[in-house]
Amino acid sequence: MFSKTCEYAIRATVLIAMEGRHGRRMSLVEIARSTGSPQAFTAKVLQQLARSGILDSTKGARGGFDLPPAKAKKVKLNMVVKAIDGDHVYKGCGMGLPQCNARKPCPLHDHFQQVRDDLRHMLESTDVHTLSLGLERGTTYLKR
Amino acid sequence: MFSKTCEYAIRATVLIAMEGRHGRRMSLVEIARSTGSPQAFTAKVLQQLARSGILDSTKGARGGFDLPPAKAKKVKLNMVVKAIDGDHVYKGCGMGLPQCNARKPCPLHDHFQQVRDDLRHMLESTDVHTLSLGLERGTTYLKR
DNA sequence: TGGAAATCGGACAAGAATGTCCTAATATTG
DNA sequence: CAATATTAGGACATTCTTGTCCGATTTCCA
Repeated sequence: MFSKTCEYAIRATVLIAMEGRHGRRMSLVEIARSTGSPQAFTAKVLQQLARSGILDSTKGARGGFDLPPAKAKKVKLNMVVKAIDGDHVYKGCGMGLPQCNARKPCPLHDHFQQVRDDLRHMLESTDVHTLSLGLERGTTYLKR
Repeated sequence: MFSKTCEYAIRATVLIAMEGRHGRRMSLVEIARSTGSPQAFTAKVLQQLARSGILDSTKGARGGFDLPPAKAKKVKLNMVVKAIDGDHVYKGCGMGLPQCNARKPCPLHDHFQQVRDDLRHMLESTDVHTLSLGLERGTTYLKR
């Protein structure tokens, strides 16, 4: 569904949001460890998220990544997905046609419509702050 | 959503089903041309589908691939997807956790549930024969 | 003010997905 | 039976994704 890179991005963002609730900032090392993601690669992903304005990053000693609650409430999943994978997932054609729309639909177009709309709606209405709550309560998990 | 390979597979299968309605068999060359897919690669995809029992293939001159209507009605999209991509799309975890289930869910698990169920249901209830009808009527298309 | 701790970013490496090419096998047809 | 048309399948090539490494830069702190 999403690229592996995007999965790392989502995991990291939710985790950082959880720490952000306590005003804490996380280092790359902690993030990679807690999400079970390869460190160097995660660094790239975090950079992308920071450049996209989704995360705040601070360089230098005691630096790291953070996402304060106020901001986390405004960061919807679709922003993360879009920053990494683009919006192809919930906009592109299920059969891969470059131009597929209501006027010239692929055979799957109508059947896919609802699924895609559902997905898009879910991604647009789910914010990172909400997702971080379960993590904190211990009712959801980031590593197997 | 699906791999490119899987997209080719779906396109080809629907096309072949359309021809199958007239008792016709299609050659690789025709299939690749009509779906706008690379020929040699499409050959591999068709082989996979034939080996999976989704298509019937005939070797030799006047050979090709075919899918008679009776069979096309029984071939659901999920079979094609499963044969090529596996069932990861509508079974795997949205955040990529190897073990994610109701007992130990990822933060997205519940939010994803509905989308995945929708997708699974759509794939399981849509058969290739039905999809081929629109193509034949000219209300749906396989190439941009 | 210098060393340590951290992100940034570019270059490179490994692996997976996609795509091509060639030969073998098989069936049809003249 | 020979020539031709076609799928089967292995080996290889290319491109994209995923992943590593290293030096530069920035910031903190003793």
